[in-house]
Amino acid sequence: MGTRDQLVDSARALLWERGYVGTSPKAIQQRAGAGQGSMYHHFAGKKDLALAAVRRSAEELLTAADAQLSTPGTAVERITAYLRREREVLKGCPIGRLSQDPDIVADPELRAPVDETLTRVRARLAEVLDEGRAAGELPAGLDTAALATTIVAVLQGGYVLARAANSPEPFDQAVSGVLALLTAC
Amino acid sequence: MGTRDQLVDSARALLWERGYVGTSPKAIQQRAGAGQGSMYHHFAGKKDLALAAVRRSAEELLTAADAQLSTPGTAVERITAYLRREREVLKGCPIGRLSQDPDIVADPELRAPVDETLTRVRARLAEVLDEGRAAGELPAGLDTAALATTIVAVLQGGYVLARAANSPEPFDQAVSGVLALLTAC
DNA sequence: GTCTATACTTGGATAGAC
DNA sequence: GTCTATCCAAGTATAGAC
Repeated sequence: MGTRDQLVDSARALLWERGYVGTSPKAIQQRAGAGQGSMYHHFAGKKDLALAAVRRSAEELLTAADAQLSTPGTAVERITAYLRREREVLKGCPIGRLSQDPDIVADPELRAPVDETLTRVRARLAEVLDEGRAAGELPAGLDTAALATTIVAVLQGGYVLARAANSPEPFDQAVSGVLALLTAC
Repeated sequence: MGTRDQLVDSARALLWERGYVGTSPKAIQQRAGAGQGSMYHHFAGKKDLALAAVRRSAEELLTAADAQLSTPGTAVERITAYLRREREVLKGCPIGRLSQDPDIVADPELRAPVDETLTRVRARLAEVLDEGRAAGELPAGLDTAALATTIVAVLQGGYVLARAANSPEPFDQAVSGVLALLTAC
């Protein structure tokens, strides 16, 4: 792996752990084992490197979501698999957490990949719900777009509650609660 | 209002806008119109002032939640009022957003008021759901604790999605989705 | 109680040698 | 491509005058 990739990986890890305002170029370099000159050779600055890192994390997130959602099974089964899959709950969502960062939301270029990623997950979930509705598995009158957004919100909010509690328990409870409603409807 | 209170208010506003790592003592002082010496006279340092600010915001949040939840009406009506009440969606939750701050979650003293506040909101919501279940308004088998956590997660996640999208729309959609499930069950 | 001066560290970046 | 030197602003706090 080249130095450039090591810098991106280091930035990804630090953005996940500490967010954008909490991450310094120096910290990224040290974690990557690279010097000042190396980083500023490959990237124009902190923002440029962060963009590369966020885009990479966004790709991985979408791939991971698709792994559960494009599996064989009913809509509810696939969504259950997605919600229940192994997660590093206490670390939070590497993409969603960036939406709490003032410098990310204030900059359209930095916010764009975050927005796009979450929008795509919502759209993919809505597709799955549409399939379930078409199959008669879910009620005909169901607002699938709204429910898809609710499901993503439960995940993102579950991370928030788990980090606040320093325990994965609220995350699991939030997921259980929405699944109970979903299977009852 | 005394200088001390102005410092607390200034810190509250900045913690809401920029989080803990993104807020400097200097910025707090300037916004409060106070000097260095004034702040360090009233507070031991950044953390001490942040604690006072977070505790104050936590109080207000719990009071505001109770305003909707302790109103007359059925359980579902009260929860609907709580979810639909006017909010500064794009600013996010002044308490929940702190759970994304690395220096907050790493410090038990700073994390405690955040944790306690969200735990209390969940507990209050569970009480309301319990009342609805006892009144026959909600199914007997309902896991009210789980559903209460789901509802708070929808709010917190709704903020995340809205800030990412720079639009309140996903927040409103997430709320609609969970209310549709709730009223259908 | 509040102000100014001072101190030391870190953040973020540029310049130029190799 | 990478390293070291250098730069200037900001972060966080202490000291002492008023």
